[in-house]
Amino acid sequence: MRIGELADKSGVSRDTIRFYERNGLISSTTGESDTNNYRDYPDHNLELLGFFTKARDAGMSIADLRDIIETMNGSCDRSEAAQVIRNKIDDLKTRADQIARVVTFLEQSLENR
Amino acid sequence: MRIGELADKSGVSRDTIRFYERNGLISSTTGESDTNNYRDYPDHNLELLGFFTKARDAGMSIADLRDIIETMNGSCDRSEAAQVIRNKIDDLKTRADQIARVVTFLEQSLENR
DNA sequence: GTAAACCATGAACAATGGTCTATTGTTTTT
DNA sequence: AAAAACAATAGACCATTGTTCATGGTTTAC
Repeated sequence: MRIGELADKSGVSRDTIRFYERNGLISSTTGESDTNNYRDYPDHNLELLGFFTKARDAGMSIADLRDIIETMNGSCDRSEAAQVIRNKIDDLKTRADQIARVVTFLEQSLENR
Repeated sequence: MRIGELADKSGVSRDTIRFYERNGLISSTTGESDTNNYRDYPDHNLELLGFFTKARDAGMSIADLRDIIETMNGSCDRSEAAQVIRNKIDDLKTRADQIARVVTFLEQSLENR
């Protein structure tokens, strides 16, 4: 799949896809053509971009995502990779708790007005 | 209270406090001295800064906070102000849901490895 | 009364996460 | 074969959220 198709299907712009690739979140194979150097993306990148979008919405940084991707790919030591992910999960849960506290605070401010 | 004391007590740096003030999140009264123009902060700013810190941690933007503060202060129409806050609450809940989904996804990726 | 600590302002700088533009080359469509 | 659509790269640009710096004035402590 070329970048335009991936962009259309994923809802992530070409520029952003290239930006993600520069930052190590996804990788393309060099297409089989000799006359161009168009990127070629295997299908699973679609799923990956979907995850990135959700994760970015949840407040994860590019660096967080790169950590996850790198440990999943490299995965020399899979228990170490699992730990990286568990840490990210903990961060997310902490953030969710924080949100809950702020929601409570705002709800109280509505009641006490 | 002068800015240094507020910074110490709140854990928010002087520079950040001035930045927040420039951006309409807090306001100081001009001190009573004739010889200086030091800012003076009523005590409630301490609570306010605590809220901002939590809210920023929860992923709210400066603009979000400014919306809240402005509608709370201006509050010409209090039902309108309440609506602004309810919208922010909804945004936060949406974000919390998003986090929960990403956590689930990551937890599954740990199980299926 | 002098040094140290504090405060003010404005501007520059920095990191993050993109987005846009210019230029050039390749496909695809007509 | 010409036009339209797509792709690549490099670099400029943008908003957001601060932080740092330079300069200069004010307070406080010794």
